[in-house]
Amino acid sequence: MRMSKLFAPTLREVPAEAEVASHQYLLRAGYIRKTAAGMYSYLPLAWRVLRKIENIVREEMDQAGGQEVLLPALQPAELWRESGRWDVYGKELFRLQDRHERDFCLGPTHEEIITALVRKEINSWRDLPLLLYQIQTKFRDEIRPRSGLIRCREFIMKDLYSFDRDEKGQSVSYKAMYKAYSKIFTRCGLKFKAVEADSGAIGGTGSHEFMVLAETGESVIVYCPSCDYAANLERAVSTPATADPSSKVEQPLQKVHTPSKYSIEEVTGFLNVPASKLVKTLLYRIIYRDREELAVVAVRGDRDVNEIKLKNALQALEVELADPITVERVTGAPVGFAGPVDLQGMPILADPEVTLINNAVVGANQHDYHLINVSYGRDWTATKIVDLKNVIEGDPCPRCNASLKTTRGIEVGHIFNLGTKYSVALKAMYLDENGASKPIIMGCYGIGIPRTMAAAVEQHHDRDGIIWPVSIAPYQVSIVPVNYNDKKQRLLAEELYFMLSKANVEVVIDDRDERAGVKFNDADLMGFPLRITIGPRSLKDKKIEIRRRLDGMVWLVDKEAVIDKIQTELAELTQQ
RNA sequence: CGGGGUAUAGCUCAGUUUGGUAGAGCGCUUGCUUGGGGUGCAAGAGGCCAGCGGUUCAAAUCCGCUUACUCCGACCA
Repeated sequence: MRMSKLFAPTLREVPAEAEVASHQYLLRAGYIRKTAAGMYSYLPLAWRVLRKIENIVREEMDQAGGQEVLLPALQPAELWRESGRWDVYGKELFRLQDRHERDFCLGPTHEEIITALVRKEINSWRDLPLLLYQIQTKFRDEIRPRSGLIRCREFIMKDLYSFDRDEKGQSVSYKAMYKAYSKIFTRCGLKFKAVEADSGAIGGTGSHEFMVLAETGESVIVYCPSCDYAANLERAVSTPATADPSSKVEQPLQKVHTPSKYSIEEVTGFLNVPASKLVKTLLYRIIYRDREELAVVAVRGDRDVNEIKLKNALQALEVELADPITVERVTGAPVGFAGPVDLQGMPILADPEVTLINNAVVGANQHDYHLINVSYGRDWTATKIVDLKNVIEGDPCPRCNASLKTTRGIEVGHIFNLGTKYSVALKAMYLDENGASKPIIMGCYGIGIPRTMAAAVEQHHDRDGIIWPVSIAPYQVSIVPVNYNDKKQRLLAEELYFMLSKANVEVVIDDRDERAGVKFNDADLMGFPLRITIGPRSLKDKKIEIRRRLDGMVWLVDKEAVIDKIQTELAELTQQ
């Protein structure tokens, strides 16, 4: 490719809209342009990167037994009504109507379509397992698109769906995908972690998210430094405490005046007790498909409720904190003075930790009063005791009790056992060896392609721009003649361009009438792994100068050795 | 959904407080110059000041509404 022809308009300044590194550099280096919030146009360089990622994905999917298909992006509402998701999916689903006012949606995912396809064609256990995948554009009306390519409303995704006879077969498919995903992200040059993820109300053998480690990631990951335990925050647990280490002597319940002490900090400061002695009592609105109710949630004062855990514990559609008026109506006190003692008429969910506190402090359900020396069992009991808290750094690992750590990540892949949720709803059945009709066991396995590209930039950049892993670089080498108008430089540059192209090295030549500095900066910004510089310096010694983007390492080699050296270095970089 | 911010040239931004008919840097065009990390000089082109409606002799500027973009929060008692 000739830089004089390449459609990659670079920007000298950081566009005001870009916050994170991947967004800034992809814009500045001329890879992407925004069309609207959460919608991007991919320019030639980005498209090359995306296709490379796609091809790695494709190879590994094929390797794992997948077959590629292409499915409609525009989907009829009937199928979504059949699966029940037309009503459940909510605002995130892009809905539209055709000229006859029939309902459609733009597919955010393809379970319905593929299950409907498979149910018609698969009848026998002999047809299973079946692994089908597609790489195509999906649509989600995200609450808040953000961080450039990381959270978009329109994005390319690979989804593979597995169809198996039974749990055992499903587990084989799942493991094959787990392995394929590990290979894919390794090949893309990414540092990642597979973490246990929340599998929601569906249950099943589980779910893993593949997280590219990056400070700008949206998800918090909990992991153990000494064993292989890793989970996202919604899923992470720690070894439950068995007892309150403090004094066990049970004191009589007592009401104390705590004027205007609303927050945990105010109460702990006023009563001079640690936050771990408090029971944080929260009133939640629990929304089910057909009804709504209130529930009391209790965690230790130094803990936070994880609403996903709460939602799962109650099998609810949605949970949200009750508004202050409701709190006052139900507890009889303003927000800040709620407590589980004598709070009736609704379920009380308690995290196991709160039941262990000796002589706890709780709100008295009365303005400006708290209760002290509260004892679980004696003074109150929970309807349900269940893990509801966010794990924090330092909690003991549930497997080996080492101190857990947290970090952030970008979720680039998610694998999921669907069980029979869709096959039952959409009647995708098969006949087993005994002639019995059974629902197919399904799994789905997604990878966000543009997000993977963005994650790679988050992980591989410096002040000057992107530093692509070789496997996904749009071009591997750029040739920069310091002065293209100089005949000697031009001829040599063109010769090398020809030689490398012929040797199947993906190469760009900067044939623009620009200053050396401009070309160097553009090459650095765009992130090509290697650069060949041609100028009077190296020409004088009849050597070719090869520079590594990663660290600025420079080699001077003979012309005859260039291809060899380039290939060696590319291989070397790929290894790392 | 709630809250904040922003909207002026292709990009980054001044100008708005105190109304008087539009600016800088970069980019772009042309010519010369220079040629190893965004060269220097000169001459140009380029704006319905997001949109709509008010106030006024006069609005980028004041007031109201709308739209778009962006950040924060998704309420932790």
